[in-house]
Amino acid sequence: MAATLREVATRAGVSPITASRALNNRGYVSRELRDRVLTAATELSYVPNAVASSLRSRKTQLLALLAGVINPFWAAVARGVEAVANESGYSVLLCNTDDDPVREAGYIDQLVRRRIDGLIIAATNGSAAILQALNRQHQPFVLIDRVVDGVNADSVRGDSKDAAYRLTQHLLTTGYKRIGMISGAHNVSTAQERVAGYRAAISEAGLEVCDDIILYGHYTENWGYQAAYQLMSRQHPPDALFAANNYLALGVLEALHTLGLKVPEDVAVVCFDDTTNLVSARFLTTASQPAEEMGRAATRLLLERLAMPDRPPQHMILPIEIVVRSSCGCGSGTHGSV
Amino acid sequence: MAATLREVATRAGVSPITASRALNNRGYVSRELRDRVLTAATELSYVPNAVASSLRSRKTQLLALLAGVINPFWAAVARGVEAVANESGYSVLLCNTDDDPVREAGYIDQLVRRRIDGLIIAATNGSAAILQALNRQHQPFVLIDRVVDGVNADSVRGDSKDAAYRLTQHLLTTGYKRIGMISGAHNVSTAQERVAGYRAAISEAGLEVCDDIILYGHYTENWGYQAAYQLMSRQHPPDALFAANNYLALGVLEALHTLGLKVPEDVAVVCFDDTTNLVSARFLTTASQPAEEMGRAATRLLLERLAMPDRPPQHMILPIEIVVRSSCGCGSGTHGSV
DNA sequence: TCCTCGCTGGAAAGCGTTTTCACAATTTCA
DNA sequence: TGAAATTGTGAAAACGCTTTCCAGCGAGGA
Repeated sequence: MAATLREVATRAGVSPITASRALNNRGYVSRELRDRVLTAATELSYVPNAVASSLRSRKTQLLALLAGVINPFWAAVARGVEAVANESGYSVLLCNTDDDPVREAGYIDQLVRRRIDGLIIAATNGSAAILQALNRQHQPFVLIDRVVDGVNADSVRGDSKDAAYRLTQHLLTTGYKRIGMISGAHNVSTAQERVAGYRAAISEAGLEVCDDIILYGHYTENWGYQAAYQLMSRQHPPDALFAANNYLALGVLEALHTLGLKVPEDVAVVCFDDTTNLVSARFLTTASQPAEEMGRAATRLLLERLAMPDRPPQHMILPIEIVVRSSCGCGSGTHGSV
Repeated sequence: MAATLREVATRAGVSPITASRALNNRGYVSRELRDRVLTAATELSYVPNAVASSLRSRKTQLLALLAGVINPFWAAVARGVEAVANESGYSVLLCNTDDDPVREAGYIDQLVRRRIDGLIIAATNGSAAILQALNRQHQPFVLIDRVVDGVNADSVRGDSKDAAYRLTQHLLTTGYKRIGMISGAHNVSTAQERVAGYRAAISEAGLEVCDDIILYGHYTENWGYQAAYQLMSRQHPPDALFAANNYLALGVLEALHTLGLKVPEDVAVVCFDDTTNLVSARFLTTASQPAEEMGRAATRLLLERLAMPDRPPQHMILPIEIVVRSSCGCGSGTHGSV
């Protein structure tokens, strides 16, 4: 049971090094010896010991994605990460941080002890210190979706500001004048950028930005519900709502349902992130982020970083597509795409 | 950078073994030496190398959960697994198999190479051979949610048959007579058990089981849509639908919406798995599985297996709660619980 | 007094690979 | 034709930790 490389080598009548080279298809091994080794390995049902290999080679061939993984958006990101990683012989650990800095720190500690080759992190606010420590330890990592102030690292994210700008512009063009903004936390970069795009579009249209209909909270369904309920219960409610994330949008829809308001007749709704796998939200006009491509890009960046530790940090900003459906009440059909 | 245990020991003026004992809180070390070691470790910002540790101790302190992780049910299971594992000093790898046997086999191979201590597997149909191979290699694993024919291993699952029986009984008691059953794949044990419970309830009520309104497919939204659409388009459509899984239920609801049918006025709907985090499905009467507890139980079983490799396999069957809401049209309120 | 026994510590030997380093034999190139 | 590059193999060491074995010491019991 559990044959070792040495045993395989002995059986094949070669040295362990030759056996290693044959099995890993690396270095020079004659066809004959290679075959002998492979046969011996099969006969002994040899399973290479990745732990020993990692110890000696100082490489674990292991990457990790730290994010709030249980969410359609992150699921797609994870798919992209795995695809690229597997192509290059890496495995991926999925770590669900629930956007909790404590969980995040715990995972990072674990992973560093295990000598993981690289990390892809959707950083929670306030984890700057941990990330800086990673930099000091020369532990390669890539930021995804969100950037963190004071942390110098490769990053991949969607062009939130531009997409928010265009989404808002679309609402304004369609005729809405008072657009409520339901955003995430102040100190999450995507929340800031989406509000910035929203503001830019309104200002540019010659309208005034009402700060009191911009609500910051968290990217949760619950906050979406509360914020929408509150906004729509005011004396002068908005005629449109901008949910800065898909889960917020679900909460918004539920609040509107509770209040007996119809979309888009009573109020228009647009949001960020794709919602096609959320049945109740399929009619939403949305800024659809290229989630899988973000995962792919981040992984490529990480692999490049492993190969070139001293390269200056790269920052990728991917374009976001606006998908117009019926929730914005514009005339362009229920399933068009701009 | 990257201080080793040996360096810590030298700085503390002790042998590496003593340093190891001090850091791991194991064996006899005097208070004084322990403090010296801990101080030295801090000063050198020592990070233990788990790879080296694993190689020598032949333990990785690593478990994995293989399942279609991207789903509220499995997310809850994963939470339970992580909780118990972390308590005992284990980390957990989440592996999303998409219920694809090929992906599953790939992951298992990877994990065994990495000398993972134990696996928790939601086996896809037809992976019996792989699991038997694991048994031959003495690789500990636990089956979760589903059992597999011909595989002898610890297992944890919900009492699907009983819950399906009670759910069906509830519909019959409420007055429905013709209940369409939309199930998963034939060779998935949960699908079989849920149909069995459904049959039992109908027979016991003195009614005849109509095989032509029992539809097998897959646990996907898409199949739920197709099956419901087909059933409700017949000349004598059912007056109630039983979706054997939460994703099926989403598809069912969408099909009914497309057909312009209202729940429960036109047709009642019940389903398996909790749906509270799926906005459009919160009113469904459902058999709510104790997902997190399943994860906890499976992990406990796995840890016990690691400690007692020769213990005969244990099989746990957890009770499932029926949560009555409004989709079954019974009088007991919209949010009651039985 | 002798002998166990609980405590404290170290020396040496690996765990199973891969990384040097070394050495031939063969081929390629100017 | 000689030198350099390419191809093919192995010996020995090393990766960083823990296991195993052993030894000293004081206390308590026979």
